[in-house]
Amino acid sequence: MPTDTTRMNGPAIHAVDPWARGNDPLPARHQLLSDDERAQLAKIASVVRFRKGEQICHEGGAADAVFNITSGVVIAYRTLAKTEHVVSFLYPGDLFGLSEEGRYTNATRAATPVVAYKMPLAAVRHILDRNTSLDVDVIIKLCGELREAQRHALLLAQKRAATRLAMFLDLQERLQIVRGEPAVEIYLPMDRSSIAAYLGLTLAAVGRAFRTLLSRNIISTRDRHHVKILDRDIFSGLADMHLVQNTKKTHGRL
Amino acid sequence: MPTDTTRMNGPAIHAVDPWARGNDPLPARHQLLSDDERAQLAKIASVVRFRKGEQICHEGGAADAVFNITSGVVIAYRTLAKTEHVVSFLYPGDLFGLSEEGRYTNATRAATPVVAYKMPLAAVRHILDRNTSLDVDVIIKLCGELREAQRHALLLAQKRAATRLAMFLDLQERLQIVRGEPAVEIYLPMDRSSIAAYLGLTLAAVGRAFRTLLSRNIISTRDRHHVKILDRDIFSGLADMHLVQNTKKTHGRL
DNA sequence: CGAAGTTTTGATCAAATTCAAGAGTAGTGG
DNA sequence: CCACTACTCTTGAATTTGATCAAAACTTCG
Repeated sequence: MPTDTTRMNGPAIHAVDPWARGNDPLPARHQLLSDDERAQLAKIASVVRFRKGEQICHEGGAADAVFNITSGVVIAYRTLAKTEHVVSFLYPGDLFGLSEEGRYTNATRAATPVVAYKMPLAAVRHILDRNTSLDVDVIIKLCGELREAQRHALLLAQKRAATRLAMFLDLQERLQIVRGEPAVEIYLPMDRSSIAAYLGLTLAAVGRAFRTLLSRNIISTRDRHHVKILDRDIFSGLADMHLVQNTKKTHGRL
Repeated sequence: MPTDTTRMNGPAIHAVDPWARGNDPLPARHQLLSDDERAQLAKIASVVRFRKGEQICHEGGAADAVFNITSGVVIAYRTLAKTEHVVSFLYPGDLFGLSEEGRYTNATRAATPVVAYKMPLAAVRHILDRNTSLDVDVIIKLCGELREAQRHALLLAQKRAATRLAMFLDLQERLQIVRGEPAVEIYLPMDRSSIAAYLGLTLAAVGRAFRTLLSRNIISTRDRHHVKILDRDIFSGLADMHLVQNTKKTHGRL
């Protein structure tokens, strides 16, 4: 179910304003580009499609284009010692092929069927230089990606597998809400092995972590791609689990 | 030994160009700001000093200023369930207090005595809006930080403690070289507990990892803050250690 | 319906956590 | 300058958790 946030009239970048003050219950995300900017980009962009599982960028390949996702989900990953590490999951409104050094640092692959805009790097740089207010948009987007990368690191710093998984689900739900999609249940487009690669765990460990959360009635699953969170407090609950299990259970209905 | 890269005549941002093509053996880092930009920023900046260990920003506190390090090292961290997680180590030429959402997402603390420029956020935004080419500099800087955060995540995805430590040392050395400092030995300004918090390990595990590398003659230590890498290939060696120990040792002199 | 791929589950093993005690380093003041 | 204290760091022993290897259940798809 790719979202149709954009009416297909050009590239679209979605992000939350990093400066917006105010105690938002939920940070608001908007379309960053003005019609004019979209038009400019549209002129240099071409629409490309990828089948599920199809490779898009090769790690270390010459970075000659930037992509902007219209629909579908993309996996950015790196391969270290024959092991794939998922760097991030990219959704419609996201940019990739960016933040390189002449060559792609991350490889990318379609997690679902993907439609995207492809823009030659040279042309994009040219527009940036001509100094549209576009660079501010890019800054905002980068801030968002940076925050997400740091949150990913925070997740990976957790020692318990169940904690990592809970944080991951929490993160996915949050992103889903921010994207404006219904969030009664969490949609996980990627398969277990990608989740494992994102969590820095083995397939087996992810499986067990799911079973742990399930058996404690913290989550329920409709199928492998749809999870519902039953206990809203698990996240904080799991974060200090090491205390929880030694002392009294705070709110864990076991 | 704070480096005196800058002659103290205003804020300075150091970063590597993410677009610079070419198969650099080592990516070059330069001072991004023009004299004009530095002058503009200097007008709104004030010099601040912090003692070792002193708290600079509070997590969640109102983000009203941006800092630019002149000398010393700053630790950016978050506290989750009473546990500190180090997000990054910041060096002269780095920016912090950035990439927030009205409030600081990371707390910051001086790892060594620190001298920095403090710039009111409002003024910085104003300059950005007045559209100096400064925003491109910010983009470059953000790309760098993003790359580093992703590398951190990659490190944290490693399962073996010794591997994480080796990657950390490699990273520190790389940064040191890029900063233009002599790199015969690696200088680690932070103490073990901060390293542990950065690596997502316990203090004990970090200690053991050090001892492992030492006993295998992969590194040597002059004191707790100075490490020398003896075997240049360990990094790649450790990255696929799980293979190495099952098969033949490739180049490990044990 | 069967076959390939993916995911769960099980048993064993290795590695990191935990808890706790013992070295090593500062840092302070006599 | 040395001794004393506070702190950080290392080391040790028992426990827990995840990795590993392998087999069984489930999906998907031709």
